[in-house]
Amino acid sequence: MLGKVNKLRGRPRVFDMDEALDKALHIFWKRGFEGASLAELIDALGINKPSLYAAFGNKEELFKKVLSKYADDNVKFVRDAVKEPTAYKVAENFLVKAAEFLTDSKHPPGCMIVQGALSCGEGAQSVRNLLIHFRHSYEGLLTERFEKAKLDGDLPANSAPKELAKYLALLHQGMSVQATGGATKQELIEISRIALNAWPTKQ
Amino acid sequence: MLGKVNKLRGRPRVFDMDEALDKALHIFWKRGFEGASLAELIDALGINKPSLYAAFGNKEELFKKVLSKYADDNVKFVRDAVKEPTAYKVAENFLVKAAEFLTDSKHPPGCMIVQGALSCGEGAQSVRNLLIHFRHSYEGLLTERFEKAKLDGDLPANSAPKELAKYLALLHQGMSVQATGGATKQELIEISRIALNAWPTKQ
DNA sequence: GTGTTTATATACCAAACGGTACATAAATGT
DNA sequence: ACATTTATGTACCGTTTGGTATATAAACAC
Repeated sequence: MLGKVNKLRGRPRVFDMDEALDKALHIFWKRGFEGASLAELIDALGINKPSLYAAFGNKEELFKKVLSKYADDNVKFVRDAVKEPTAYKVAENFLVKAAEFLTDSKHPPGCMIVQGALSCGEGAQSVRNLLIHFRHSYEGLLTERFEKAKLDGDLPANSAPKELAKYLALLHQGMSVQATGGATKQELIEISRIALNAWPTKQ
Repeated sequence: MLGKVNKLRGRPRVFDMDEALDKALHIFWKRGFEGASLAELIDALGINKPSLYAAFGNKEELFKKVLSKYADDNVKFVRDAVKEPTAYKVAENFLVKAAEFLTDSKHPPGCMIVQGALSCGEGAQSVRNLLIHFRHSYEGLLTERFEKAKLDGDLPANSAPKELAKYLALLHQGMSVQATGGATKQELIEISRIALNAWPTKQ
């Protein structure tokens, strides 16, 4: 039980699972779940179909694995944002980091959780529902943070934590749509600054 | 040339073109361009494939015709909004009407121009680009209106019409994503009220 | 070396996809 | 009545879809 992972029996896998997931992420991010064909996936991964199926299950399971990775790697910015000391700084951090992330040229524009299956055929409904769940989930993190801020007196007593969280989530999702339509980082940051003017202040 | 449309030669069409477009709209709205299959379309329209092709061309042409109708029927709310006498009222009207429209149970949630092909395979890129163009187009209407408002002194001299327009468009698109995720009319109106707090005021 | 285990590559599968040929039905013009 | 025009219904098309059967190759255990 000590030591590194035991050398596996059998023929060794010729590709790196993590790199393969990254390549699959890129395709799903750009194409959406339905728009990404297996042909394009195996082409990008440089492996053949049976290897993909043996390693990751079917298309939906591959997407779910990719989604986990995406959430871990890239959406941790929400977990970072809620660590800011004030509600305003949480909002500011969240919006500015979102603007940067959604327009980062190192990956496709927009958020995969928004555009992965916003609308789709019957066969992709479970993926669509999963993405909706993820959206609600990061919205929930913001809600909790603002409820705490309200208790702390950091937000006014008449403020609505859930609505403020939804406001930020909605801005993030709007920025995602804008980013896929060609909006630049500068534009989105500019809009974040406007949006922050709506933030409630302690009297 | 006077009188009604001349009776057409040949066997009369058994379905109403306009009703058929409405039914197709419903499918494309719910499923997106890629997610809507011809099988589902002809089933909803209650006609057979050759009739559909004879009447509307191929899938993409049908989508474009549906999109025209959608834009005419439903997105005229932007043209209405910019008629409001002040920039603030334009924004308020735009956001509240959007909240109502995007959650109206008489049709699928969200905006077809946002979710019709937000991300997609190679074969649907032209549709995707068309939708991006439509989004820029209604954003442009808002920009023009706010440029006028700035000249009129209705918006502060240091305000940025283009960014304010983009802010509203982004909120609309965010509301669309929220609506597809189950957000209610009340929630979106509540968020519109928050968002309006960001609106610049004349000193 | 032999058996076991796991991954690879080729070739294939049924179903669904968007799209069409073709024969027929229903209207009008003469 | 007959030709012309247009829409309909059935049956089909090639391609792409997601997904596998099968045989082989490469590692380890003994």
